[in-house]
Amino acid sequence: MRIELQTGLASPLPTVAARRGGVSVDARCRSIEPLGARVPYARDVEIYGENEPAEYLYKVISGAVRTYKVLVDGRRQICAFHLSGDFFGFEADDAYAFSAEAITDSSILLMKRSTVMTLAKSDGEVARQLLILTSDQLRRVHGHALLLIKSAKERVADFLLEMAEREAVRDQVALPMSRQDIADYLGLTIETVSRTLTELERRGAIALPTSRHVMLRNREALVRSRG
Amino acid sequence: MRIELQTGLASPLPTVAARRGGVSVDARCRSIEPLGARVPYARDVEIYGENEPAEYLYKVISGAVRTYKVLVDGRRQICAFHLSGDFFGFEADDAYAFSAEAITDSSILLMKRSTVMTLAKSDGEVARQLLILTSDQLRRVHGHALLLIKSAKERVADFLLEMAEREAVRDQVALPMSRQDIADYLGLTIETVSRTLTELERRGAIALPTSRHVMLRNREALVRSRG
DNA sequence: CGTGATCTTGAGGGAATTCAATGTCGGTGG
DNA sequence: CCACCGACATTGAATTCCCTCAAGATCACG
Repeated sequence: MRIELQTGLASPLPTVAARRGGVSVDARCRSIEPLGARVPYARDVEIYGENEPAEYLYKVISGAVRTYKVLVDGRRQICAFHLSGDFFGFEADDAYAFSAEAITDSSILLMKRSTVMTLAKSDGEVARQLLILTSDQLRRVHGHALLLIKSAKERVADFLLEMAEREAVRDQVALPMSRQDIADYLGLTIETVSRTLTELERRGAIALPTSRHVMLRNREALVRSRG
Repeated sequence: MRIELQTGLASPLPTVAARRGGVSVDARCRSIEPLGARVPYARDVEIYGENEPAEYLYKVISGAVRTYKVLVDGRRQICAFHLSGDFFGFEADDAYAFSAEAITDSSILLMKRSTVMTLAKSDGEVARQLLILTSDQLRRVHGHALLLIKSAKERVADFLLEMAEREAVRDQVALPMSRQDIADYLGLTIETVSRTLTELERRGAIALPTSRHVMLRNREALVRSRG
């Protein structure tokens, strides 16, 4: 895949960026975004593959992305879900440490890594923004690792609350990913995820109008289930 | 705890630093180390606590450190073991995201975070080194998360190989940490860790002259067990 | 309306945990 | 020096939670 970069294409879209300490990641990364070009990716299309040379840094403009690793025996571990406003591709050294795919049709901002890195060497501001973004990733992965030592109920509750925090509209959470994706993110099987969701619904913590739509009926109960 | 910082105390010790692409983390971080002061910590003494304001960045000069989180119900998740040459305390935003304790009597280099951060704003080189260190942490945590979806056998084998890679002397691995520490790192119980080690010994993959000393008898078998 | 993909539900089995007892090591004092 | 003590580690038996395998239900799409 070959991309011609155009400058000056910073995102005009309002994004639901994760916020920390009142400062959105968006606002803090103005100086690298204009280096990017938007590229559309269809559902399930690979954005990059594990071990490929890390040519770009990425930001989700719209849609959703999963990053994952596949073990030798075929098991897949989803490392993270990236939603509108999220950056990804930062795990790379020279090559990408895992693979990335669009979960739904998505618009992705691609920034040449070499350009950003060169810029970082002369411009401390850019280096600092990269540090902030990487630190954010680090915190998120820590959260994920913490999740993986919990019970199935706790993992699912935790996942729902995480998704709710990131993109809920009035207690309505739209899940862009399949049960298999969720299972691979939580280190569970799809059956266990399904059963646990049903159980949470039975207990009145959530409602499932459709399998991809969760209504939070009792956050209190979810928080208690989170462990 | 109050520390008077002295400058010019860079580590003269030869450290077993993790290497990536032939460049040791040590070599890449010369510009922040001289900002630190060495402080001794006795076994099991807390270095910092979760939610405390993040005053320092740290580097292990000698000894070993565990960083961990304790869940509401008392479960403890060890996020990482830090050995000679390792930096830690980078997960902090304004406050530390978890706690840190010395596993054995240790000598730790403390660098004022504010000093380093201020320096990073004017000195791109410092910002870049912080980025490199943070990226290293990120990769390590990813590895840890990947470990947590595996079976008990795979986790233990993986852990042994990781430790071997970091500090083995001719197939001899000295474990500074207890079985409970290992269990909390792997998301298992001490009984399961113990049983799994016994099983690996029975299969001839390792020998356990004492509980804290592991001899790698058959790396091949371990690598196969890693999954 | 059929067809395949996705999701849910059920029954049985297995891996890891829990609870409990025994064993081992290192340190301390007699 | 060695016997004792407490901490740490190992081993065993029973239980629990999650996985596997299998079938049925629901949804999206042609």
